Amino acid sequence: MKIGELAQRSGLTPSRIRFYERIGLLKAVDRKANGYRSYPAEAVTILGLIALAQGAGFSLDEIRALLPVDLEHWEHDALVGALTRKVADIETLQARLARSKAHLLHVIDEIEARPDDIDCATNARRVLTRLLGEDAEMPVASLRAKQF
Amino acid sequence: MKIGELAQRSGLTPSRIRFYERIGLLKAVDRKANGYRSYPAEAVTILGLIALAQGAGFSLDEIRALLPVDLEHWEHDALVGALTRKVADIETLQARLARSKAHLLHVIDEIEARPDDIDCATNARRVLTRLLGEDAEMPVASLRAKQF
DNA sequence: CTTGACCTTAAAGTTAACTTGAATGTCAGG
DNA sequence: CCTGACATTCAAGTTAACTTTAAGGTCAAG
Repeated sequence: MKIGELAQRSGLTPSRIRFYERIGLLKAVDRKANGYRSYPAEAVTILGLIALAQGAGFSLDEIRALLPVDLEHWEHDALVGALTRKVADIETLQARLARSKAHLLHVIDEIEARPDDIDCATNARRVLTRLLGEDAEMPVASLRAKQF
Repeated sequence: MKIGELAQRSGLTPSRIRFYERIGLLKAVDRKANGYRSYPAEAVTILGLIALAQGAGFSLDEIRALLPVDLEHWEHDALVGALTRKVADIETLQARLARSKAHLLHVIDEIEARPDDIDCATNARRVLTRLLGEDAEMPVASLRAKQF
């Protein structure tokens, strides 16, 4: 199978597949006489797995560390450990999202529940004071660094 | 107030504050005779707000579009609209995280619930087949693009 | 024998949100 | 007067995961 067909079948682009090879996520593959890459059917499975893992929040580095040389010989414990840690990561993010959401709803409330007897500017000051008095949240950047 | 003190009081770095000014998120501030930036007390509030909004998932572009020239004159409807949309974004992400988590737990289950009478390699094939038969999820990249 | 679809490489571009580095200026204290 | 802590600018580096571009081979079909 040439790279174009593999791309079709896996749903990735050829450039992405070459990129994965370049960074060592995919091992270098056989070449035909003309230099074209020639993939075994298994490659579709591997690319599918990579996409799946990415969808679950694994970085390419994490995936590289877990993907076995041979699809039938996984490092069982490392894999289960990584999966479990990823679940914990998701739970952390879920908690944070719930807080962010509650916070936003609260702000919307404060803005809209402006007493009729005060003007916008005063209300703005009131909302601002409450907001900045409240706890400042962890910046989102630290989360992006952790993969979501 | 010079930039160092503002940095102290807001918890941001001086380079970050200059960066915000460079990209037009902060309007250019007064300079002293020596060229040093001189901030009003209000600047602490503005930086606090920016950090807060970032923590809630707003990009700098979104924040720039919402931050008013004058802290007391917000574009009420645009603001509430943006906050509401952000809540919706969070809900989308929450749903996706819930699915990812369920998926991961399911995979862990499949791996560990290997019948005693089949070997690892066979189990690996079984798990793989099930996995790749299932729906492929949206890649995480498209989420990062949307701010989380 | 030429067109067009496909393949190859290496290098550079993309995005967001900053940081880091280099070169230089300012100012208060000892 | 010198030192050290601050300030300034501009350019370039960082990270992740790719894509895009440029310049060029390969190959089947008409």
